[in-house]
Amino acid sequence: MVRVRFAPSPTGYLHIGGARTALFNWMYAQAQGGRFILRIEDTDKARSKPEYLDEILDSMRWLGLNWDELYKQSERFDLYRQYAQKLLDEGKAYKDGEAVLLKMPEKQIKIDDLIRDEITIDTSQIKDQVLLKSDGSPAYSFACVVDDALMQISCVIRGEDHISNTPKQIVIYEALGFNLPKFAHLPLILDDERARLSKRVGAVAVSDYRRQGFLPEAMVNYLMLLGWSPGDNKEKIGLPQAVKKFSIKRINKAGAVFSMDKLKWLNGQYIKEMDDARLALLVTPFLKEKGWDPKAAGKDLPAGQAGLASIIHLFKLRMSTLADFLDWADFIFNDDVSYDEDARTEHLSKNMVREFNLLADRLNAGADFNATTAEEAFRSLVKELGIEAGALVHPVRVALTGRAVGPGLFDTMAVLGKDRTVNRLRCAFREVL
RNA sequence: GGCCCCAUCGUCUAGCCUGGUCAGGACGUCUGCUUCUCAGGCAGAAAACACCGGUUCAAAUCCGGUUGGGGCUACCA
Repeated sequence: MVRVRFAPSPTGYLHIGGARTALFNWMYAQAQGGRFILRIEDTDKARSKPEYLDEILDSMRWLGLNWDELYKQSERFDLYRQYAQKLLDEGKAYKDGEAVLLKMPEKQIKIDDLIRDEITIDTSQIKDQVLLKSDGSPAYSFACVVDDALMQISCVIRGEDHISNTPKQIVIYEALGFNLPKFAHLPLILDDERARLSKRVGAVAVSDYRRQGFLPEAMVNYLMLLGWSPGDNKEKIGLPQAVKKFSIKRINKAGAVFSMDKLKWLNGQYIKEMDDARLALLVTPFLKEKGWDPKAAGKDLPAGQAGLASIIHLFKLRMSTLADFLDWADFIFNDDVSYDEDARTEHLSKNMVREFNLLADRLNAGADFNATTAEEAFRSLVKELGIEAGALVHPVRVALTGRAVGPGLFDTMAVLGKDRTVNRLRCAFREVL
Protein backbone atom coordinates (compact mmCIF):
# COMPACT_ATOMS: atom_id res chain seq x y z
CA MET A 1 0.00 0.00 0.00
CA VAL A 2 1.46 3.30 -1.08
CA ARG A 3 1.40 5.87 1.69
CA VAL A 4 2.86 9.31 1.18
CA ARG A 5 2.76 12.48 3.20
CA PHE A 6 3.09 16.22 2.99
CA ALA A 7 4.51 17.72 6.16
CA PRO A 8 4.21 21.49 6.33
CA SER A 9 5.24 23.54 9.30
CA PRO A 10 2.63 26.11 10.37
CA THR A 11 5.22 28.82 10.79
CA GLY A 12 4.17 30.59 7.62
CA TYR A 13 1.72 30.47 4.75
CA LEU A 14 1.59 27.61 2.27
CA HIS A 15 4.38 28.41 -0.17
CA ILE A 16 3.96 27.50 -3.83
CA GLY A 17 7.03 25.28 -3.50
CA GLY A 18 5.30 23.46 -0.68
CA ALA A 19 2.12 23.30 -2.72
CA ARG A 20 3.97 21.63 -5.55
CA THR A 21 5.53 19.11 -3.15
CA ALA A 22 2.06 18.38 -1.83
CA LEU A 23 0.75 18.12 -5.37
CA PHE A 24 3.35 15.55 -6.46
CA ASN A 25 2.69 13.52 -3.32
CA TRP A 26 -1.02 13.72 -3.96
CA MET A 27 -0.71 12.74 -7.62
CA TYR A 28 1.52 9.82 -6.73
CA ALA A 29 -0.98 8.59 -4.14
CA GLN A 30 -3.82 8.92 -6.63
CA ALA A 31 -1.88 7.19 -9.39
CA GLN A 32 -0.96 4.28 -7.12
CA GLY A 33 -4.28 4.01 -5.34
CA GLY A 34 -2.51 4.91 -2.13
CA ARG A 35 -3.17 7.27 0.73
CA PHE A 36 -2.11 10.87 1.15
CA ILE A 37 -1.33 11.95 4.68
CA LEU A 38 -1.06 15.48 5.96
CA ARG A 39 1.24 15.89 8.91
CA ILE A 40 1.55 19.21 10.67
CA GLU A 41 5.08 19.72 11.93
CA ASP A 42 4.32 22.11 14.75
CA THR A 43 7.06 21.17 17.16
CA ASP A 44 8.34 24.72 17.35
CA LYS A 45 5.76 26.18 19.68
CA ALA A 46 7.15 29.68 19.51
CA ARG A 47 6.90 29.98 15.74
CA SER A 48 3.83 27.85 14.99
CA LYS A 49 0.61 29.83 14.73
CA PRO A 50 -2.98 28.57 14.44
CA GLU A 51 -3.74 31.14 11.74
CA TYR A 52 -0.97 29.71 9.60
CA LEU A 53 -2.39 26.25 10.05
CA ASP A 54 -5.81 27.47 8.97
CA GLU A 55 -4.30 29.14 5.95
CA ILE A 56 -2.40 26.01 4.95
CA LEU A 57 -5.46 23.80 5.28
CA ASP A 58 -7.54 26.32 3.41
CA SER A 59 -5.06 26.55 0.56
CA MET A 60 -4.81 22.77 0.33
CA ARG A 61 -8.59 22.50 0.04
CA TRP A 62 -8.71 25.31 -2.48
CA LEU A 63 -6.18 23.49 -4.65
CA GLY A 64 -8.23 20.33 -4.35
CA LEU A 65 -5.53 18.38 -2.53
CA ASN A 66 -7.65 16.45 -0.09
CA TRP A 67 -5.95 14.31 2.53
CA ASP A 68 -6.86 10.92 3.96
CA GLU A 69 -5.32 11.32 7.39
CA LEU A 70 -4.20 14.30 9.46
CA TYR A 71 -1.69 14.34 12.31
CA LYS A 72 -0.10 17.02 14.44
CA GLN A 73 3.31 16.44 15.89
CA SER A 74 2.51 18.61 18.89
CA GLU A 75 0.12 15.86 20.00
CA ARG A 76 2.75 13.14 19.75
CA PHE A 77 5.52 14.35 22.03
CA ASP A 78 5.15 11.32 24.34
CA LEU A 79 5.93 9.08 21.41
CA TYR A 80 9.14 10.88 20.56
CA ARG A 81 10.27 10.86 24.20
CA GLN A 82 9.57 7.16 24.38
CA TYR A 83 11.73 6.39 21.35
CA ALA A 84 14.47 8.70 22.59
CA GLN A 85 14.48 6.81 25.88
CA LYS A 86 14.79 3.56 23.97
CA LEU A 87 17.91 4.80 22.20
CA LEU A 88 19.26 6.05 25.51
CA ASP A 89 18.67 2.65 27.09
CA GLU A 90 20.37 0.90 24.22
CA GLY A 91 23.37 3.18 24.47
CA LYS A 92 22.85 4.57 20.97
CA ALA A 93 22.15 8.04 22.28
CA TYR A 94 23.46 10.09 25.17
CA LYS A 95 22.40 13.04 27.23
CA ASP A 96 23.92 16.48 26.99
CA GLY A 97 22.26 18.46 29.74
CA GLU A 98 18.54 17.86 29.18
CA ALA A 99 19.03 17.23 25.48
CA VAL A 100 19.36 13.79 23.93
CA LEU A 101 21.87 13.33 21.13
CA LEU A 102 22.42 10.44 18.75
CA LYS A 103 25.92 9.05 18.35
CA MET A 104 26.84 9.26 14.72
CA PRO A 105 28.44 6.01 13.54
CA GLU A 106 31.30 6.23 11.02
CA LYS A 107 30.03 4.82 7.77
CA GLN A 108 28.98 5.40 4.19
CA ILE A 109 25.29 6.04 3.70
CA LYS A 110 23.67 5.29 0.39
CA ILE A 111 20.38 6.96 -0.46
CA ASP A 112 18.39 5.21 -3.12
CA ASP A 113 16.60 8.19 -4.64
CA LEU A 114 13.81 7.55 -7.13
CA ILE A 115 14.64 10.72 -9.04
CA ARG A 116 18.42 10.91 -8.70
CA ASP A 117 19.44 7.26 -8.34
CA GLU A 118 22.12 6.60 -5.78
CA ILE A 119 23.54 9.32 -3.56
CA THR A 120 26.43 8.47 -1.27
CA ILE A 121 27.43 10.45 1.80
CA ASP A 122 30.11 9.76 4.41
CA THR A 123 28.86 10.28 7.97
CA SER A 124 32.20 11.69 9.03
CA GLN A 125 30.80 14.94 7.67
CA ILE A 126 27.88 14.79 10.06
CA LYS A 127 27.81 15.82 13.71
CA ASP A 128 25.99 13.90 16.42
CA GLN A 129 22.33 14.72 15.95
CA VAL A 130 20.04 16.31 18.48
CA LEU A 131 17.05 14.02 19.00
CA LEU A 132 15.34 15.79 21.86
CA LYS A 133 16.02 19.42 22.63
CA SER A 134 16.65 20.70 26.16
CA ASP A 135 13.00 21.67 26.48
CA GLY A 136 11.92 18.12 25.72
CA SER A 137 10.60 18.82 22.24
CA PRO A 138 11.83 16.64 19.38
CA ALA A 139 14.24 17.90 16.74
CA TYR A 140 12.94 17.90 13.18
CA SER A 141 14.76 14.84 11.86
CA PHE A 142 13.87 12.71 14.85
CA ALA A 143 10.15 13.49 14.84
CA CYS A 144 10.15 13.09 11.09
CA VAL A 145 11.70 9.61 11.20
CA VAL A 146 9.56 8.36 14.07
CA ASP A 147 6.43 9.57 12.30
CA ASP A 148 7.33 8.40 8.82
CA ALA A 149 8.06 4.95 10.24
CA LEU A 150 5.00 4.76 12.48
CA MET A 151 2.73 6.15 9.79
CA GLN A 152 4.17 3.55 7.43
CA ILE A 153 5.15 6.07 4.80
CA SER A 154 6.31 4.06 1.79
CA CYS A 155 7.93 6.91 -0.08
CA VAL A 156 9.18 10.23 1.22
CA ILE A 157 8.70 12.80 -1.55
CA ARG A 158 10.09 16.17 -0.57
CA GLY A 159 12.23 19.08 -1.78
CA GLU A 160 15.84 18.79 -2.80
CA ASP A 161 16.78 20.94 0.17
CA HIS A 162 16.23 17.83 2.28
CA ILE A 163 18.85 15.68 0.56
CA SER A 164 21.42 16.48 3.19
CA ASN A 165 18.95 15.64 5.96
CA THR A 166 18.40 12.20 4.53
CA PRO A 167 21.63 10.50 5.66
CA LYS A 168 21.07 11.81 9.19
CA GLN A 169 17.61 10.38 9.12
CA ILE A 170 18.73 7.06 7.72
CA VAL A 171 21.06 6.70 10.68
CA ILE A 172 18.07 7.31 12.97
CA TYR A 173 15.97 4.72 11.13
CA GLU A 174 18.77 2.20 11.57
CA ALA A 175 19.27 3.01 15.23
CA LEU A 176 15.55 2.58 15.83
CA GLY A 177 15.44 -0.63 13.81
CA PHE A 178 12.86 0.75 11.39
CA ASN A 179 12.61 -0.17 7.72
CA LEU A 180 13.65 2.53 5.31
CA PRO A 181 11.07 4.15 3.04
CA LYS A 182 11.93 5.05 -0.52
CA PHE A 183 13.04 8.62 -1.12
CA ALA A 184 12.38 11.05 -3.96
CA HIS A 185 13.86 14.53 -3.86
CA LEU A 186 12.12 17.10 -6.00
CA PRO A 187 13.99 19.92 -7.74
CA LEU A 188 13.42 23.36 -6.23
CA ILE A 189 11.36 26.18 -7.70
CA LEU A 190 13.68 29.06 -8.51
CA ASP A 191 13.29 32.81 -8.93
CA ASP A 192 14.57 34.89 -11.85
CA GLU A 193 18.03 34.86 -10.34
CA ARG A 194 17.91 31.07 -10.18
CA ALA A 195 17.91 31.17 -6.41
CA ARG A 196 15.30 29.47 -4.33
CA LEU A 197 11.98 31.29 -4.69
CA SER A 198 11.55 33.69 -1.82
CA LYS A 199 9.28 36.44 -0.65
CA ARG A 200 11.31 39.27 -2.08
CA VAL A 201 10.33 38.36 -5.66
CA GLY A 202 6.64 38.85 -5.04
CA ALA A 203 3.88 36.43 -4.24
CA VAL A 204 4.95 33.09 -2.85
CA ALA A 205 1.91 32.13 -0.81
CA VAL A 206 -0.82 30.14 -2.49
CA SER A 207 -3.33 32.48 -0.86
CA ASP A 208 -1.69 35.46 -2.59
CA TYR A 209 -2.35 33.89 -5.97
CA ARG A 210 -5.90 33.13 -4.96
CA ARG A 211 -6.37 36.76 -3.98
CA GLN A 212 -4.92 37.91 -7.29
CA GLY A 213 -7.58 35.96 -9.14
CA PHE A 214 -5.82 32.80 -10.19
CA LEU A 215 -7.91 29.68 -10.57
CA PRO A 216 -6.98 26.58 -8.57
CA GLU A 217 -7.06 24.40 -11.68
CA ALA A 218 -4.60 26.73 -13.43
CA MET A 219 -2.39 26.89 -10.36
CA VAL A 220 -2.26 23.12 -10.07
CA ASN A 221 -1.72 22.73 -13.80
CA TYR A 222 1.16 25.19 -13.79
CA LEU A 223 2.81 23.79 -10.69
CA MET A 224 2.80 20.22 -11.99
CA LEU A 225 4.58 21.40 -15.13
CA LEU A 226 7.48 22.67 -13.06
CA GLY A 227 9.80 19.67 -13.12
CA TRP A 228 7.43 17.24 -14.75
CA SER A 229 5.74 16.90 -18.08
CA PRO A 230 3.12 14.52 -19.41
CA GLY A 231 5.40 14.05 -22.41
CA ASP A 232 2.81 14.61 -25.08
CA ASN A 233 3.36 18.32 -25.78
CA LYS A 234 0.18 19.20 -23.90
CA GLU A 235 0.40 22.24 -21.64
CA LYS A 236 -3.15 22.39 -20.42
CA ILE A 237 -3.88 19.27 -18.46
CA GLY A 238 -6.33 18.59 -15.68
CA LEU A 239 -5.59 16.68 -12.52
CA PRO A 240 -7.36 13.44 -13.55
CA GLN A 241 -5.45 13.27 -16.83
CA ALA A 242 -2.20 14.16 -15.10
CA VAL A 243 -2.72 11.42 -12.53
CA LYS A 244 -3.13 8.89 -15.34
CA LYS A 245 0.20 9.91 -16.82
CA PHE A 246 2.06 10.56 -13.61
CA SER A 247 5.29 8.79 -12.86
CA ILE A 248 7.97 9.78 -10.38
CA LYS A 249 10.62 8.58 -12.80
CA ARG A 250 9.64 11.34 -15.19
CA ILE A 251 10.33 14.10 -12.69
CA ASN A 252 13.29 16.29 -13.65
CA LYS A 253 16.42 16.74 -11.62
CA ALA A 254 17.14 20.39 -12.39
CA GLY A 255 15.54 23.34 -10.62
CA ALA A 256 12.77 25.21 -12.45
CA VAL A 257 12.41 28.97 -12.72
CA PHE A 258 8.93 30.19 -11.90
CA SER A 259 7.32 32.12 -14.74
CA MET A 260 4.49 34.49 -13.90
CA ASP A 261 3.94 35.00 -17.64
CA LYS A 262 3.21 31.37 -18.28
CA LEU A 263 1.03 31.06 -15.19
CA LYS A 264 -1.01 34.03 -16.39
CA TRP A 265 -1.31 32.57 -19.85
CA LEU A 266 -2.50 29.27 -18.45
CA ASN A 267 -4.93 30.99 -16.11
CA GLY A 268 -6.27 32.91 -19.10
CA GLN A 269 -6.80 29.63 -20.93
CA TYR A 270 -8.93 28.32 -18.10
CA ILE A 271 -10.89 31.56 -17.90
CA LYS A 272 -11.50 31.57 -21.62
CA GLU A 273 -12.95 28.09 -21.57
CA MET A 274 -15.09 28.54 -18.49
CA ASP A 275 -18.78 29.31 -18.97
CA ASP A 276 -19.93 32.85 -18.22
CA ALA A 277 -22.24 31.95 -15.35
CA ARG A 278 -19.56 30.14 -13.40
CA LEU A 279 -17.11 32.93 -14.07
CA ALA A 280 -19.66 35.44 -12.79
CA LEU A 281 -19.87 33.47 -9.57
CA LEU A 282 -16.10 33.47 -9.17
CA VAL A 283 -15.77 37.17 -9.92
CA THR A 284 -18.50 38.17 -7.48
CA PRO A 285 -16.31 38.11 -4.35
CA PHE A 286 -13.82 40.37 -6.11
CA LEU A 287 -16.58 42.88 -6.89
CA LYS A 288 -17.88 42.81 -3.35
CA GLU A 289 -14.46 43.43 -1.94
CA LYS A 290 -14.22 46.47 -4.15
CA GLY A 291 -17.61 47.64 -2.92
CA TRP A 292 -19.33 47.15 -6.25
CA ASP A 293 -22.78 45.62 -6.46
CA PRO A 294 -22.75 42.50 -8.65
CA LYS A 295 -26.55 42.72 -9.01
CA ALA A 296 -26.36 46.20 -10.49
CA ALA A 297 -24.12 44.93 -13.24
CA GLY A 298 -25.76 44.66 -16.61
CA LYS A 299 -29.20 45.63 -15.37
CA ASP A 300 -29.59 47.83 -18.44
CA LEU A 301 -29.02 44.99 -20.84
CA PRO A 302 -32.06 43.72 -22.80
CA ALA A 303 -34.17 41.18 -20.93
CA GLY A 304 -32.70 37.73 -21.19
CA GLN A 305 -29.17 39.05 -21.33
CA ALA A 306 -29.23 41.06 -18.15
CA GLY A 307 -26.69 40.18 -15.50
CA LEU A 308 -23.07 39.94 -14.62
CA ALA A 309 -22.46 36.93 -16.85
CA SER A 310 -23.19 38.94 -20.00
CA ILE A 311 -20.69 41.57 -18.99
CA ILE A 312 -18.07 39.03 -18.17
CA HIS A 313 -18.59 37.53 -21.58
CA LEU A 314 -17.36 40.80 -23.07
CA PHE A 315 -14.10 40.79 -21.15
CA LYS A 316 -13.40 37.09 -20.87
CA LEU A 317 -10.86 36.96 -23.69
CA ARG A 318 -9.03 39.92 -22.23
CA MET A 319 -8.67 38.54 -18.71
CA SER A 320 -5.74 36.54 -17.48
CA THR A 321 -6.87 36.70 -13.86
CA LEU A 322 -10.27 37.15 -12.25
CA ALA A 323 -9.08 40.44 -10.81
CA ASP A 324 -8.43 41.77 -14.32
CA PHE A 325 -12.18 42.14 -14.67
CA LEU A 326 -12.09 44.95 -12.13
CA ASP A 327 -9.87 47.08 -14.35
CA TRP A 328 -11.85 46.42 -17.49
CA ALA A 329 -15.28 46.91 -16.01
CA ASP A 330 -14.55 49.96 -13.91
CA PHE A 331 -16.53 52.21 -16.28
CA ILE A 332 -19.62 50.06 -15.84
CA PHE A 333 -19.69 50.28 -12.05
CA ASN A 334 -18.56 53.88 -11.79
CA ASP A 335 -20.39 56.76 -13.41
CA ASP A 336 -17.50 58.98 -12.46
CA VAL A 337 -15.38 57.67 -15.31
CA SER A 338 -11.65 58.03 -14.88
CA TYR A 339 -10.05 58.96 -18.15
CA ASP A 340 -6.79 57.60 -19.41
CA GLU A 341 -4.81 60.77 -20.20
CA ASP A 342 -3.19 59.46 -23.38
CA ALA A 343 -6.51 58.22 -24.71
CA ARG A 344 -8.15 61.52 -23.97
CA THR A 345 -5.43 63.52 -25.65
CA GLU A 346 -5.46 61.34 -28.70
CA HIS A 347 -9.20 60.97 -29.22
CA LEU A 348 -10.99 63.78 -27.41
CA SER A 349 -8.87 66.80 -28.15
CA LYS A 350 -10.86 67.62 -31.27
CA ASN A 351 -14.21 69.17 -30.46
CA MET A 352 -16.94 66.82 -31.62
CA VAL A 353 -19.81 68.21 -29.61
CA ARG A 354 -22.04 68.38 -32.67
CA GLU A 355 -21.41 64.77 -33.68
CA PHE A 356 -21.74 63.51 -30.11
CA ASN A 357 -25.03 65.34 -29.59
CA LEU A 358 -26.41 64.10 -32.88
CA LEU A 359 -25.49 60.55 -31.94
CA ALA A 360 -27.00 61.00 -28.49
CA ASP A 361 -30.23 62.26 -30.06
CA ARG A 362 -30.45 59.34 -32.47
CA LEU A 363 -29.79 56.78 -29.75
CA ASN A 364 -32.25 58.43 -27.43
CA ALA A 365 -34.97 58.51 -30.07
CA GLY A 366 -34.96 54.79 -30.80
CA ALA A 367 -37.58 52.61 -29.16
CA ASP A 368 -35.38 49.60 -28.50
CA PHE A 369 -31.86 50.02 -27.29
CA ASN A 370 -29.42 47.20 -27.84
CA ALA A 371 -26.14 46.54 -29.61
CA THR A 372 -27.83 46.08 -32.99
CA THR A 373 -30.02 49.19 -32.91
CA ALA A 374 -27.13 51.25 -31.55
CA GLU A 375 -24.95 50.13 -34.40
CA GLU A 376 -27.66 50.93 -36.98
CA ALA A 377 -28.12 54.41 -35.57
CA PHE A 378 -24.38 54.95 -35.46
CA ARG A 379 -23.76 53.73 -39.01
CA SER A 380 -26.48 55.80 -40.55
CA LEU A 381 -25.32 58.95 -38.77
CA VAL A 382 -21.74 58.42 -39.86
CA LYS A 383 -22.95 57.98 -43.42
CA GLU A 384 -24.99 61.17 -43.33
CA LEU A 385 -22.09 63.12 -41.86
CA GLY A 386 -19.82 61.70 -44.51
CA ILE A 387 -17.07 60.69 -42.07
CA GLU A 388 -15.14 57.49 -41.46
CA ALA A 389 -16.68 55.24 -38.83
CA GLY A 390 -13.37 55.06 -37.04
CA ALA A 391 -13.26 58.83 -36.69
CA LEU A 392 -16.26 58.62 -34.40
CA VAL A 393 -15.83 55.14 -32.91
CA HIS A 394 -12.64 55.90 -31.03
CA PRO A 395 -13.64 59.21 -29.49
CA VAL A 396 -16.95 57.71 -28.43
CA ARG A 397 -15.24 54.73 -26.83
CA VAL A 398 -13.01 57.02 -24.81
CA ALA A 399 -16.00 59.15 -23.82
CA LEU A 400 -17.94 56.12 -22.64
CA THR A 401 -15.22 54.04 -21.01
CA GLY A 402 -12.32 56.38 -20.39
CA ARG A 403 -10.04 54.14 -22.38
CA ALA A 404 -9.01 53.67 -25.98
CA VAL A 405 -9.13 49.89 -25.72
CA GLY A 406 -11.96 47.56 -24.90
CA PRO A 407 -14.74 45.42 -26.34
CA GLY A 408 -16.73 46.33 -29.43
CA LEU A 409 -18.27 49.78 -29.10
CA PHE A 410 -21.88 48.71 -29.58
CA ASP A 411 -21.66 45.93 -27.04
CA THR A 412 -20.19 48.48 -24.70
CA MET A 413 -23.15 50.80 -25.31
CA ALA A 414 -25.61 47.99 -24.69
CA VAL A 415 -23.97 47.15 -21.40
CA LEU A 416 -24.15 50.77 -20.26
CA GLY A 417 -27.77 51.11 -21.33
CA LYS A 418 -29.41 53.95 -23.17
CA ASP A 419 -29.50 56.56 -20.44
CA ARG A 420 -25.91 56.30 -19.37
CA THR A 421 -24.66 56.10 -22.94
CA VAL A 422 -26.57 59.22 -23.94
CA ASN A 423 -25.54 61.03 -20.80
CA ARG A 424 -21.88 60.34 -21.21
CA LEU A 425 -21.99 61.44 -24.83
CA ARG A 426 -23.60 64.75 -23.86
CA CYS A 427 -21.20 65.39 -21.02
CA ALA A 428 -18.05 64.36 -22.82
CA PHE A 429 -16.99 67.87 -23.85
CA ARG A 430 -18.54 69.73 -20.95
CA GLU A 431 -15.21 70.55 -19.38
CA VAL A 432 -13.86 71.77 -22.68
CA LEU A 433 -16.74 74.18 -23.35
C1' G B 1 35.40 26.84 2.95
C1' G B 2 33.50 21.55 3.34
C1' C B 3 29.78 18.06 1.69
C1' C B 4 25.85 17.09 -1.76
C1' C B 5 22.76 18.00 -6.15
C1' C B 6 22.22 19.90 -11.07
C1' A B 7 23.30 21.63 -16.49
C1' U B 8 18.79 21.31 -24.09
C1' C B 9 16.08 28.07 -27.05
C1' G B 10 15.46 34.17 -22.38
C1' U B 11 11.84 30.63 -19.42
C1' C B 12 9.12 25.62 -18.72
C1' U B 13 10.25 21.29 -21.28
C1' A B 14 10.38 16.58 -25.25
C1' G B 15 14.44 13.76 -26.80
C1' C B 16 19.03 10.92 -22.88
C1' C B 17 17.93 4.90 -20.03
C1' U B 18 17.92 1.26 -25.34
C1' G B 19 24.08 6.67 -29.46
C1' G B 20 22.36 7.39 -36.07
C1' U B 21 15.23 12.13 -37.51
C1' C B 22 16.73 19.81 -40.48
C1' A B 23 16.99 18.82 -31.74
C1' G B 24 10.06 18.84 -31.20
C1' G B 25 6.22 21.61 -28.22
C1' A B 26 4.68 25.71 -24.92
C1' C B 27 5.32 30.80 -22.55
C1' G B 28 7.56 35.29 -23.85
C1' U B 29 9.46 38.32 -28.14
C1' C B 30 8.85 39.83 -33.38
C1' U B 31 6.02 39.80 -38.30
C1' G B 32 1.57 39.16 -41.27
C1' C B 33 -3.87 38.25 -41.69
C1' U B 34 -8.71 39.05 -39.33
C1' U B 35 -10.82 44.03 -37.11
C1' C B 36 -13.87 50.27 -34.78
C1' U B 37 -9.33 49.75 -30.72
C1' C B 38 -7.40 46.15 -27.45
C1' A B 39 -7.76 41.21 -26.63
C1' G B 40 -8.68 36.63 -29.04
C1' G B 41 -8.09 33.53 -33.36
C1' C B 42 -5.10 32.04 -37.58
C1' A B 43 -0.27 31.88 -40.22
C1' G B 44 4.92 32.59 -39.82
C1' A B 45 10.00 34.12 -37.80
C1' A B 46 14.20 34.56 -34.58
C1' A B 47 15.91 31.55 -30.49
C1' A B 48 19.24 25.93 -27.22
C1' C B 49 22.31 20.69 -26.63
C1' A B 50 27.79 25.30 -21.02
C1' C B 51 33.06 24.00 -22.18
C1' C B 52 37.18 20.47 -22.94
C1' G B 53 38.68 15.64 -23.66
C1' G B 54 37.61 10.28 -24.17
C1' U B 55 34.77 5.87 -26.20
C1' U B 56 32.55 5.06 -31.21
C1' C B 57 31.98 4.62 -38.18
C1' A B 58 28.58 8.00 -35.48
C1' A B 59 27.60 11.63 -29.06
C1' A B 60 22.41 16.27 -26.81
C1' U B 61 22.41 10.98 -25.66
C1' C B 62 27.80 6.84 -22.67
C1' C B 63 32.55 8.11 -19.51
C1' G B 64 36.02 11.71 -17.21
C1' G B 65 37.33 16.61 -16.15
C1' U B 66 36.46 22.00 -16.16
C1' U B 67 33.24 25.94 -15.58
C1' G B 68 28.75 27.69 -13.94
C1' G B 69 24.34 27.52 -10.86
C1' G B 70 21.80 25.68 -6.58
C1' G B 71 21.11 23.28 -1.75
C1' C B 72 22.88 21.94 3.09
C1' U B 73 26.30 22.95 6.79
C1' A B 74 20.86 25.12 13.90
C1' C B 75 18.70 22.35 20.45
C1' C B 76 14.20 26.03 12.54
C1' A B 77 11.37 22.79 9.93
